[in-house]
Amino acid sequence: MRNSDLSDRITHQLAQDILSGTFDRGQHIRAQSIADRYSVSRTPVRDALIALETAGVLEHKQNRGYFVAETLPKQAQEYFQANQPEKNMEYHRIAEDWLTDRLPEEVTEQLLKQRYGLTKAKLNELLLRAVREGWMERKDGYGWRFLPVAKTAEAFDEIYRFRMAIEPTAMLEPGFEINRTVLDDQRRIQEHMLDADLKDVPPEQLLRNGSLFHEELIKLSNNPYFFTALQRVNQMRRLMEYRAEINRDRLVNQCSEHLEILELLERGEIADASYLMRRHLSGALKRKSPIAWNWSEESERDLNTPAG
Amino acid sequence: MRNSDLSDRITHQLAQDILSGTFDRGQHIRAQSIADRYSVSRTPVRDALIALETAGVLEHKQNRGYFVAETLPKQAQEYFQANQPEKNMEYHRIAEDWLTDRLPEEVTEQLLKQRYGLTKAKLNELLLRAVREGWMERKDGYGWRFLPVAKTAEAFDEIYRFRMAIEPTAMLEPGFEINRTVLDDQRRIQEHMLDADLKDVPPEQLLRNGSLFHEELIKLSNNPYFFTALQRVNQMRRLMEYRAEINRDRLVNQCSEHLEILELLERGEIADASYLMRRHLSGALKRKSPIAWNWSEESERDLNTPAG
DNA sequence: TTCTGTTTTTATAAGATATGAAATGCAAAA
DNA sequence: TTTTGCATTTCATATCTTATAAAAACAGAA
Repeated sequence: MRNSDLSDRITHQLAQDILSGTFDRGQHIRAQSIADRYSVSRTPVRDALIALETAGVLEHKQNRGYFVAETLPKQAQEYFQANQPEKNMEYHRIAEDWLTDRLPEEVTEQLLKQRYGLTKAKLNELLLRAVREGWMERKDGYGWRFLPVAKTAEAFDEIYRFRMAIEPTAMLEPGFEINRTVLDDQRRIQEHMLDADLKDVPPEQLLRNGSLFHEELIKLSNNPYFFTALQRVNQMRRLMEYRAEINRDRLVNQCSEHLEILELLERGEIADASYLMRRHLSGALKRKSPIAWNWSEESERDLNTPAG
Repeated sequence: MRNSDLSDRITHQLAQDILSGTFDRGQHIRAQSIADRYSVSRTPVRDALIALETAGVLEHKQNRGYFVAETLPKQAQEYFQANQPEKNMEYHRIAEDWLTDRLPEEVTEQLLKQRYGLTKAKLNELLLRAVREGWMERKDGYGWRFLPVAKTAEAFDEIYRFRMAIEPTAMLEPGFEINRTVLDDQRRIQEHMLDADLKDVPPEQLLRNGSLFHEELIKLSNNPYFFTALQRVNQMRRLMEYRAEINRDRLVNQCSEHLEILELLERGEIADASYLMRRHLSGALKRKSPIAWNWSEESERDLNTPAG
């Protein structure tokens, strides 16, 4: 059995899917169906299946394939939660180094390769992502340039004002269509966050759920340009929030607002939902966001009224 | 003297700058200042200077450098207009092949390299751009996926509705600031288009001027997220319009509307300008765009009322 | 000093080969 | 039939070398 990045990722994703009950106990897991699900070939899926058998999540029957174990091992849940394959560690390290001015504005590929111990291909992948997410660009000659975005507290406001322009409007798109499944999923997630002891949920998860909520809703507009625009600024935002601390009280408030929006949508009151979305975003803009900055004294003071 | 892609591009750009009167006759062109202007080193600039001396645009004095020629050669203007170094021919070919279904939805790098005769590095650069412009993505395993955007007439509408959400709003941003220079430049360009015999202006230029107008205006908002979002959809739109024909009558109408918007801005009536911008875009959405599609019978019928 | 002209150094591109990983084809089992 | 398990093919990365382009350093002219 091999153990590539890809099969590792599939292992974990599949584990999550199984442990969260997407498949029934004892159900036959067909290799091809999993391959289709993640749009890869059966080869890395196979490796993942073997890994999951070793972990006791699956059972193997010769020439019949893999089946969900009747009794899932107790520790599996935590194991797969904790050991998420941190893809692109270096990506975040570079982003952070740039945000904290530990990298000059212009760098050569050479420098990055050496400093972060990257191969050509890894570096390419990383630069590709940074370009896509809008904070790096190729210079005309040699070298790359970091773009001066998302470094300041001001950028945070700019992103929120941009979101105020697109998110409520997206709901009024002619193609907007309410999808019960999506709404139900999101309600479940938001309610879970309110119920659970927030201390137990890792902060990345909390942030991811927040972005997910907004992205899933904007998708309902069926206008992909709204969706990709939001995705883009969210990725940018996440670069900043990577270092941020979360104010749990405000998060609770945020979740309840999300639930209110969902409720309106479920009742088909789209215009009201759009309006509430605008208010929701404007609230976050007015320093009520659950995120506290900690990379510079100034911006922290700037963004936070004393905790209350 | 060498002749790289980069020095060619600088040669042409510098030629344009000189011929359009950015520099005075006889003015000393300092190598470093040009290098700074294009943020490259003096090496490719030097090659460009030599090329421009050969072309008769510059004059060289030993140990003193290059100077704008007192009499610019007559044919230079046309020469540099016509011989724009078409960067990334292959990029447009691939885009076009995808838009016309001559490429499958998923491709390997191998396929692209062979079919378009690309080296690894060229391909990388190209994919980087396609990812940035939002119409390709890397698959998890091997291969790349074309995204189903901008292929249909519907996509055109979606882009316009997205622009209606951001462009008028951007004008109402707190950071919005009127910049006379920008407004004057744009007015000159738009008036020039109205004055000139439109048959003489290459269609790419016309389209570029249109995008430029909107992008320069949205920049005034001083919120980079609005600007990059517009840039992104414009790039997407250009992929489509690359194959389109232009309706000159509608273009005239479009230019006058642009001028009206500029006028309002010059008078500081921003709210009115914002409103007019919304109407302007909504007009384009209602099949009054100066662009006619010609890649499929259906979409052409769909988008065009009979020419009148 | 400032800027040019030239040299030196460094950075990326290109091409070849070896290796490893993913996709695909196919026989055999269910 | 469908699906597995394995074999084969294809694709892409890693690494090295050479070539070439760009950046940086520097001497000397203005």
